[in-house]
Amino acid sequence: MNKKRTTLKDIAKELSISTAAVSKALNDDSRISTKTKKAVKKVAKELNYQPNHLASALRKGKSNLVGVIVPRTNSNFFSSVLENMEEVLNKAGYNIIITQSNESFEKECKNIDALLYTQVDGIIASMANETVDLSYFEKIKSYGIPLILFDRGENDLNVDYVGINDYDSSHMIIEHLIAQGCKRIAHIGGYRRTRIFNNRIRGYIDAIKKYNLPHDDELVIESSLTLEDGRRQMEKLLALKNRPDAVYIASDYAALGALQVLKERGIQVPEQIKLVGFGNEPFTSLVTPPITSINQHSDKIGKLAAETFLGYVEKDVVKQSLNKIILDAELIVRDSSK
Amino acid sequence: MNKKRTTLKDIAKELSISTAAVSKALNDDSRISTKTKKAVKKVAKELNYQPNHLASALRKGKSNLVGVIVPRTNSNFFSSVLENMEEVLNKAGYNIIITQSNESFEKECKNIDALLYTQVDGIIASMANETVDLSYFEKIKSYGIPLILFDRGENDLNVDYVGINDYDSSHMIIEHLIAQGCKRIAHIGGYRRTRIFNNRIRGYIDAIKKYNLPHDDELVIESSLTLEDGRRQMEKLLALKNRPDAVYIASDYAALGALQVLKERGIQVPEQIKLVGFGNEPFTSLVTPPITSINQHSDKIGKLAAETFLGYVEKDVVKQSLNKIILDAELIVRDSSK
DNA sequence: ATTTTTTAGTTAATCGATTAACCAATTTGA
DNA sequence: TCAAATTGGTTAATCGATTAACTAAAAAAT
Repeated sequence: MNKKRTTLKDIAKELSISTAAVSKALNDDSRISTKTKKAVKKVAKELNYQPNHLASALRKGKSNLVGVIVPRTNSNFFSSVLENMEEVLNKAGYNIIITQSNESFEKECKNIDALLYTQVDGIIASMANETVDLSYFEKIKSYGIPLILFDRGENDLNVDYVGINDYDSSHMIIEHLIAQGCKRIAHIGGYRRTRIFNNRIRGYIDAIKKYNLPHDDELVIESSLTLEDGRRQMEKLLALKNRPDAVYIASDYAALGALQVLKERGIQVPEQIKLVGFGNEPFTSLVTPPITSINQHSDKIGKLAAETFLGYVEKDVVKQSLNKIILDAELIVRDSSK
Repeated sequence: MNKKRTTLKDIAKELSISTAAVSKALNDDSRISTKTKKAVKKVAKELNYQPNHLASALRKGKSNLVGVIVPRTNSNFFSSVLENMEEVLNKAGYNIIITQSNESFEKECKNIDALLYTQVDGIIASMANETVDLSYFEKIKSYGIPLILFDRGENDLNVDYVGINDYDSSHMIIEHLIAQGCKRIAHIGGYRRTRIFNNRIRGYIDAIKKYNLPHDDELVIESSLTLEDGRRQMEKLLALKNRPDAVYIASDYAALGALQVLKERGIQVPEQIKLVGFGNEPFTSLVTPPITSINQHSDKIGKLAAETFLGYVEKDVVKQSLNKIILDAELIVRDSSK
């Protein structure tokens, strides 16, 4: 087992030329003859030369690594975003480092430190639910590397963002439910401090008002949107004197929890209560009844976030204008609301 | 915005000492006085010094990075493995780079190259379904860095491995189904060439023989184990003249597909056909009826794989004996088989 | 009082690839 | 024909942190 890696020096020695010539030959520099290039590449292959990323990154001040922070990888949404992001970045010669915050602010900070320490050329992130203090994201900016947020962004932070139109999505949902004959629509939303959930709540309220439906405080609930909390909040709604005839829930996981409760209580979905989720996770089409949901275009979000990053590093443009990319979402109607 | 990072040199200049002294002070070298150490650390904090990982890794020949390759992050199993792995490695001063192979051999090779190029200190991987050619994994070993496989391992490769006892798990399942009165049990298994699926198939066959149940070739089906293929293979089983009264499926996703088909056809589960999955994905408890499954102890697998890696790098032991860690799995009985 | 040991540093080399600056040989142009 | 331009390299510095080897001064030992 040959533990010594082949270096430029080894190739140079073999051919009796300088390491500089070897480096240039491998990088197709115009000042090296075709003959020498061929010879160098041949020897490089023979000796199984693999460039030392650390050395070149140190010298060039560029690691060709992009850090990505997501709350969790186990949802289809984030997994798909990552896959598409990686595809675009790999093509451009970048590798990605994926880290999970597990929705914890503390973990998110640690991740940011680890990524900066690894000298990534940029960070693409979706914020943890917990995160309120933005100083760590400011830290990224103070390093002078691009920061792109997606899905879970934050208005106060003056950075690039890729996401869907949450406000309009709420309108689409409410309009759909009204078309199905609903008169009293509840909303189990996320934390108001999180931009996307706040937008969904605002969209819900404005749509409700627009169509003159009852705008009742007890119908709007703030939730952590986990499956378990979905169950809890659904039970709260069922305990009301005046029950809703439809519930719009800002996450498919929480919607699944709500559906479980309804089924356990023998309440017919959609006949007695209609249900709409958010995110179009694969299981929404698999449960009984299948849950109506919003497709967030995870593929596009991943690609666009990656391209936004590339916009900063590929061009010689010193200052790029801030990008706020808002995609239109798509309502996927299934049995739970028909 | 100060784009220039603080370096050892800056601290050294500030205190009029050598960079070597600064380096040693920050690393608590015994040859530096307490007073100097304090002064150095104070200035380091004031200037917001962040060590350049690239430089230190290059010099030390060690990156403190561990590469992890998983087929996909979007299953709860892999996501949980990653979380636990990361916890153990972070504590030991390592960061992890997660990559997804998407079950593609080609992508897996690319990932390996990317990780080696990034100079990771070791690789922990679960192989793609497609992978037959092991030369890329041999390549890792030829680099002289530790390679630890988990879940999806491979017998021919002489490396460390952490996984569950698939053979015994099959026995547990068959014994459970027999206890429920089943007389004709089918198995939708994974590809035979994959060690874990082969073991599950062997376990199934041996258990069937042991208890003198019909050992019929048409009852053992090889599958890609996706949800879609689960549907297809279930339909095949239903087309048989002599239908099984129970189906053991080597993946929860495929089991979910099978369950869908059964429900669509109006076949009662578990009354007419009992169902057992594998992996204990969260949705198994959420569908109707909840699916009996095998808990693979993803938390332990993640931790043990990480610890196995640390066993190589932390000790001064030059040669460590090969670890093959096989955990006992746990059968979680739910309505689908009762 | 002299040698030995310890303390607290310094100097310079090193990891491997890149690149600015330089140079010799050859070719081209007027 | 001789200066100018081009070709095809070489040399040496550099990125930032670490460390082997050395040293000066102070403390301890004999």
